Amino acid sequence: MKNAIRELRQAKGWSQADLALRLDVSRQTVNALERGRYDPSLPLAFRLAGLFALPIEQIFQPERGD
Amino acid sequence: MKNAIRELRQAKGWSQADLALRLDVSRQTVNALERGRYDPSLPLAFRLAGLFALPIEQIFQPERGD
DNA sequence: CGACAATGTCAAGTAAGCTTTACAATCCGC
DNA sequence: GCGGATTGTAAAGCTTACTTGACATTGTCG
Repeated sequence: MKNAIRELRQAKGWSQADLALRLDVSRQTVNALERGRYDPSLPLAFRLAGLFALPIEQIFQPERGD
Repeated sequence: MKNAIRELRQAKGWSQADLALRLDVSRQTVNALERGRYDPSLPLAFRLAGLFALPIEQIFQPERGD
């Protein structure tokens, strides 16, 4: 699962810690998501979508075979 | 997190086992999702959206406070 | 009623998502 | 080059998302 979190975050001029605060997760979680270490839970995906005012499908793209 | 899985599944005339097969998860997982015992992973949410040809936001609705 | 499909549920196990703490590496402005 | 902010990473631990296997309950239809 690919995602555009880093790009969206940087477009807002936020640090990972800033984003973490707004999402109510740890900074390490934001870092792990951006680096693709794992996928967010569905509720967290919704929070991201809400924050960036984008549909989930526009932030996350299932990789082929998924 | 509320979801419309049961309604969508029944509209297709599928049993929980049928849907489980198509999603590549166990029947118990489909049952648990329909009964709201937990939320699906993001990849599984994408598979559901693909199957029913609907955006994720139309299948899942974050409850107030989420 | 009896059989069989569909659904609900429990227990025990594994894997994934997330936390805290802590420290190393990088980047930048002074 | 130093200091502070940002990012990367690791370990240990907890919770949630799944699994298989088994069994109880609830249809429904001859």
